[in-house]
Amino acid sequence: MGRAPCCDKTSVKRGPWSPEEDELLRSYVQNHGTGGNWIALPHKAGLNRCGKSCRLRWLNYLRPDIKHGGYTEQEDRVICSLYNSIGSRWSIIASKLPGRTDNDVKNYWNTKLKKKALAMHHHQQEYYHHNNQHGSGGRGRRAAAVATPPRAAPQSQCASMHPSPASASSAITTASAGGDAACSFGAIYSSSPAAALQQAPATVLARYDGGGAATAPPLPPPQQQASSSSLAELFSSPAPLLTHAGGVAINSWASGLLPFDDMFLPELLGVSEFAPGDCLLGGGGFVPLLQDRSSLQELSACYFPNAQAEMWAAAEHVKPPPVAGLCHSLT
DNA sequence: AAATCGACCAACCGCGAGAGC
DNA sequence: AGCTCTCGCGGTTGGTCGATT
Repeated sequence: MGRAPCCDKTSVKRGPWSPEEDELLRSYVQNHGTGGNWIALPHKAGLNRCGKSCRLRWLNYLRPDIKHGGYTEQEDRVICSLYNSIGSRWSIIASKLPGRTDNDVKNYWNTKLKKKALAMHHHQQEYYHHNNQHGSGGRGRRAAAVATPPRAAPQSQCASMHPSPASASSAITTASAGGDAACSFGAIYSSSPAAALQQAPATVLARYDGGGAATAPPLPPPQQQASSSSLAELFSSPAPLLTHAGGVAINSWASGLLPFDDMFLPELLGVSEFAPGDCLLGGGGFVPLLQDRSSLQELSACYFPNAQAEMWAAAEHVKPPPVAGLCHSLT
């Protein structure tokens, strides 16, 4: 059975808003607020519009703090970073850009930034292809890990066009289902998940994608965690691989041979920047070493609730934080 | 000058989540 | 527990406008 319409579409005005309607809506909301009920608002405001339409008009256009157009390079990078990390979750992305709306960001991405990013992606693919052919005797991924990418390209560096896990929150389920898209999340634990969460200075959630092989590479001995070269070895499994730091997907050298644009992650984590040594893979490495476990957990909870839930289940000594508030703290 | 095309963006649509009853 | 209602979200559509042919 279909859903009942929120209003009678035949009796309400649709299409572009007139300046008079804008003024009616603006003055009503400014004087009375939304009253928590958009459905009733148009009637009270004297508008012959659907409540949803009013809400959209207010949020996307009439709100006093709205910015239109004129995206800065920094905003480009934020959008690219987050799209790369969390996919098309426009409301979250927009919440990190003051004055921008999800609709605006979405439109901007679809019409302009995506093309820019695609061009950059293509350029980077060519760069790495060239590097691999001449630099390492065709050892593929490993070689790419050694090759230092043109890090922090000056303008609009969009690391990847593959929003790894818009679907990330269901990634574990996907893993157990198997198939081509099979993947699994795991943590690089020292000995057990609980031990890792309690002891390890860095716990990097990893997602192992693909190739029909849903198994994770073998866990490293504890001492290897501190060694960037060992981790590079760890990641040299045949399957394409994505890594997640704190639940934020990082398209690393292992999959598309692309560097993670880490411009935004420090901000999310509340740290000023990653020190050069804070990279697991070394040599311009791409996986930030997350020292702050609580920040990592926050990100996990927000972007990978299911993955985290499984981690908490495994790490029985660690009490999960309240998930609901975490996203708010991030968004 | 007219027709066509493509870019842009406001608005719509349908769905899921959550609150309230 | 189940139903209804509303909100918020992401995907899509359609109108407008400038550039090109």
